[in-house]
Amino acid sequence: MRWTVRSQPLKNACDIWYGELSEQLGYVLKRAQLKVFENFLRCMASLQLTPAQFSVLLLVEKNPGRNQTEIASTLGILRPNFVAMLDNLESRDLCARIRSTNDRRSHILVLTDKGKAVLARAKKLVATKHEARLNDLLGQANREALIGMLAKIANEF
Amino acid sequence: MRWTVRSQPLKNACDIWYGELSEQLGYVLKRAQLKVFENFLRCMASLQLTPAQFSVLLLVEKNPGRNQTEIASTLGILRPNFVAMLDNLESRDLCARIRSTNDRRSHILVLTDKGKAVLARAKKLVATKHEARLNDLLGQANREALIGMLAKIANEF
DNA sequence: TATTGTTATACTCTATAACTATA
DNA sequence: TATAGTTATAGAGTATAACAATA
Repeated sequence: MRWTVRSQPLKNACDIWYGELSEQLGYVLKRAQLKVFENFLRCMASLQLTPAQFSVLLLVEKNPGRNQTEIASTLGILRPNFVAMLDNLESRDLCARIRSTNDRRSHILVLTDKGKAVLARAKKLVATKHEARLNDLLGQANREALIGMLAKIANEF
Repeated sequence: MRWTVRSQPLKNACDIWYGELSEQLGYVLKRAQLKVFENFLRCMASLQLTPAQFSVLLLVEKNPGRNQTEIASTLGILRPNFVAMLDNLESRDLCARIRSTNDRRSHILVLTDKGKAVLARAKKLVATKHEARLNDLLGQANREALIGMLAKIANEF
């Protein structure tokens, strides 16, 4: 897990011109994403949760009893890559794999009590430190508009 | 270079609930970024340019005569990682390294004639296929608002 | 035969240390 | 000594093939 993230400026120290670059959707999108992940990691430093791990915990809490394939594919994580992620979360006693009785090939996923407690604390940190920062920067209405447009791009582009 | 990009749905086939995830800035930002890069690669398939390579060509065109360190750091690329990128662009005769006469340690970067021609074609493809797609999806005003908010996040978050 | 979780593996990105040639 | 470009290398993230257990 990387706890330092490099983020470079859109405005630089020396006098280099960005030109069309500052209008390129992909460029500003990527830069913004790096900044947001960087801020997320700082906010979550006390809980040692990455954005990906947080998304897994959120989804397992909302959909207890689903198996690895279902959770992984919903998050766009390939099953082979999900194994080490779960090993990590399980070793920290945040979630558990339970052999399904219906289909003994499947591992049902659930949050442990500690996992639920950590997720609750994580949600509070995200709301008060991370998302609040975005509200300060853009205002409530713009924040909602931004999320809406990004979701539309993610779904329909 | 990877020319296939996996992009997963925000809306999935089976009945798994996203819950707070669909409101998480980082999540929708990352998903949108993957979709946009995927679309960019498809639009640029004929020119075989990645988003990163396109940004290098744009910046070198706008700032001819700058050295590797200046271009790389402006784009948030670490100098060691910039070497292979330039090797690639130079081997395709899109840009050239020129030993500076002032400081013989520096490599001045310029676009070749072919590089200028390819970049001109790339800009047209981006404008007509890629950015136009975003206009269709969001409308001109929303598109500009989105870019503005993303730039603000990239600069100030 | 098909699917779940897993292992092994490979490729891209990103990051740091250290070398060389110049300054 | 300090800096520019480079090499080597290591760690994430992401991708595919194939295996064991189970259906």
